[in-house]
Amino acid sequence: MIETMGRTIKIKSTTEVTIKDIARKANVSYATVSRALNNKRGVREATRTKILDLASKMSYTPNAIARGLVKKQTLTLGLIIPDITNPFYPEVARGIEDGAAEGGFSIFLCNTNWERKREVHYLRLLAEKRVDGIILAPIDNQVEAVEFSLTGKIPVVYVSNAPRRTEHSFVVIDNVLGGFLATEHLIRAGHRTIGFVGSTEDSLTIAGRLKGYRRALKKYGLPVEKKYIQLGDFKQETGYRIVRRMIAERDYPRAVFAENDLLALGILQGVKASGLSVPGDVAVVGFDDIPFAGFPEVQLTTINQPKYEMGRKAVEILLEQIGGSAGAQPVQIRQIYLIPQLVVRKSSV
Amino acid sequence: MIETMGRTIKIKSTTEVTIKDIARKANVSYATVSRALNNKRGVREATRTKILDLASKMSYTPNAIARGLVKKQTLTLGLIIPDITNPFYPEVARGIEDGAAEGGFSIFLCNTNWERKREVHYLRLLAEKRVDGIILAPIDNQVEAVEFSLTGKIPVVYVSNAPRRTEHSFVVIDNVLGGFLATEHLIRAGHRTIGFVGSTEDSLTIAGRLKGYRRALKKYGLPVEKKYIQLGDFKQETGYRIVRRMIAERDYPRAVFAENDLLALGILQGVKASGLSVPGDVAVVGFDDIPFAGFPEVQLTTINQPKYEMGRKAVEILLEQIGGSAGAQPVQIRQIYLIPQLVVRKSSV
DNA sequence: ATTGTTTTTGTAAACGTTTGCAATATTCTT
DNA sequence: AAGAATATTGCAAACGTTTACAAAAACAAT
Repeated sequence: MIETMGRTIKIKSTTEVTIKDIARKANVSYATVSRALNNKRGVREATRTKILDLASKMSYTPNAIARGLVKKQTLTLGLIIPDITNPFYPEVARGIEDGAAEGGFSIFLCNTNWERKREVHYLRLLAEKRVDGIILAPIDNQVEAVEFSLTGKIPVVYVSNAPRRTEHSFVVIDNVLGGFLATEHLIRAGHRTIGFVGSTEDSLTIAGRLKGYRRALKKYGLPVEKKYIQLGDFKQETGYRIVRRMIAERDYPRAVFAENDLLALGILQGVKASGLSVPGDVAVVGFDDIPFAGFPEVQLTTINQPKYEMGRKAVEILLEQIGGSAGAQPVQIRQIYLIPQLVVRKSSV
Repeated sequence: MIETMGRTIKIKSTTEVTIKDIARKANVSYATVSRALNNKRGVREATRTKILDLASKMSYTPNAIARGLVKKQTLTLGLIIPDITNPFYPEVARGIEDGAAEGGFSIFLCNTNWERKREVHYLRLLAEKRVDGIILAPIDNQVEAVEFSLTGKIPVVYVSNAPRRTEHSFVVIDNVLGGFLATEHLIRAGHRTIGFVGSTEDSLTIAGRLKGYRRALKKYGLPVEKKYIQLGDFKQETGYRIVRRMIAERDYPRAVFAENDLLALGILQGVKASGLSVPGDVAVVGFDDIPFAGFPEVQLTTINQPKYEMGRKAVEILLEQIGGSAGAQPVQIRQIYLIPQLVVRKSSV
């Protein structure tokens, strides 16, 4: 680390330029300034331009805090995701951000790092900051309880996955269908022993994807073997570790369906590191279709989720909800399952 | 897309529970409530517990907006990055978030998508929201002008790269050294024609990395060939396109130094898609060392940036600055260059 | 019991906006 | 030129906190 010589500068501790300062200079009341600045009707054109000029000359910056206090809205949405380094979430986040921007909202993004403590912390924080709505990609089923007590009457929409039997709106993928498609694909490719590698039991996606997996096996008359269902977490290293162990113990399935792409990539690497080949010795299917899955060097067969669209849909619903709670009409709960798509690449055939 | 039947729920339009409500129930003034809630000394223990009980019973949530207004601080930092889908930035963001959390601050994350319009928009937004400080990973040199007028007296620290000759603090990588290391490595590996693929001229990193590249060539007595210096943008597709074109025109360098890993990955793919091999026909070195670069399937030689640490260092400085501007002491400008590290993998030897 | 300290509590102003209502100024009708 | 109608402005309260200062209460020392 190299540091160039640090100069010191004196801080100009000027006090904030307010609407009142402008009013004084313009010889009007500050109510008028407020109206002019907000393009409200009922301000003479001459007055308005005079005020606008003054405002920019004095480099006035509206105080969103003060405004928020009286208007009781912040034009801000909270977004809580579990893992910003998993390429899946940034894509969803982009959809959300774009959608929010179109509606005039901006996003307060929080990353929980898969830690419940942080999730709770951020939920509370967002409530205190009085965001107008929250989009939540929850870690597991336990959110619901705490979320409910914390955020009170702030509209919440779940994205990517949702707690069982929630009363809130959500936009998720049809995990059962996804799991089924992945597994059926492996079966049709001729495999008879098919493993499942996933995260923890608490994970919100695992139930669905595992169900789809089981359903496919059953449909084609294959047994569900406990020993081939291995759990850990969502990290790539975990996939690597699990598959290496299974291979080392000389009892491994000839195909694996992984709960997400990161795990699948770890498995890919684990198989190769064990001296076996993909898909020759072990075929692999992932879930998510992160950008990297499509790389020529990787060619991971996977289940595509429409990530960006999922994000957009979630804000769309949230904004609808926010609008509704302002008006007097009752609010529509909307629970949406998006259709997953099988993307066949080299890792399975 | 499947939507389950949407129930409607009526919105409970309860009005906010405030400090005054608690005061009324507790038979004390609301000043006392405020003191109790903030753990200020000078509140009798009995009173305090009574108030705390009441607060949780009534599920009171402090209003950060109101507090912000009077305290003139939001305990919030703004973070502006150009591309949340480039794995480089999430790593930096994690460092920033962790550092901020330790200092009791939270992060408002904004993604500009490499668009100047958005950058300006967010700068203004953050100023209006009165964040206590801003960490900015700027798109190019033109920020400085607008930034200055917008954010006024909010402390700003640049991260990842900084405008030329800025008066602000920053934490960046030593790009000249990085470019030099990358190029020298290729030269020592025996290559004589070495290309450079980068983003636009305006990019903040290009000058340094190109300078290092030139310096290495000069040191080893190799010519700088204009035709082998190709610019585009930071996207992977661009690297792919550029290298395919060069190869198609049958005039391509035997080694390429790319301004970032995404470009390098595109080049990797472009070379292979053209029927050539890496590093046999074309050696490739990238910059950043994003997680994928180390994947067994990829094995990209690259220049490592300490991303997480860079983020942490940046907040550390920002918080220092914020603390300083509160007190009366003059503030230290700190301009830090981190040392890049060459990571040799299969794409170059 | 009286006074002096110290601790606890209350009062009221401030933070920078928005907005309903009243007051004033302008324009239109006749 | 006067009155009616309308457009523009000002006044003041409100939003939910924090905090200096004053007041009151509790305790200690005599």
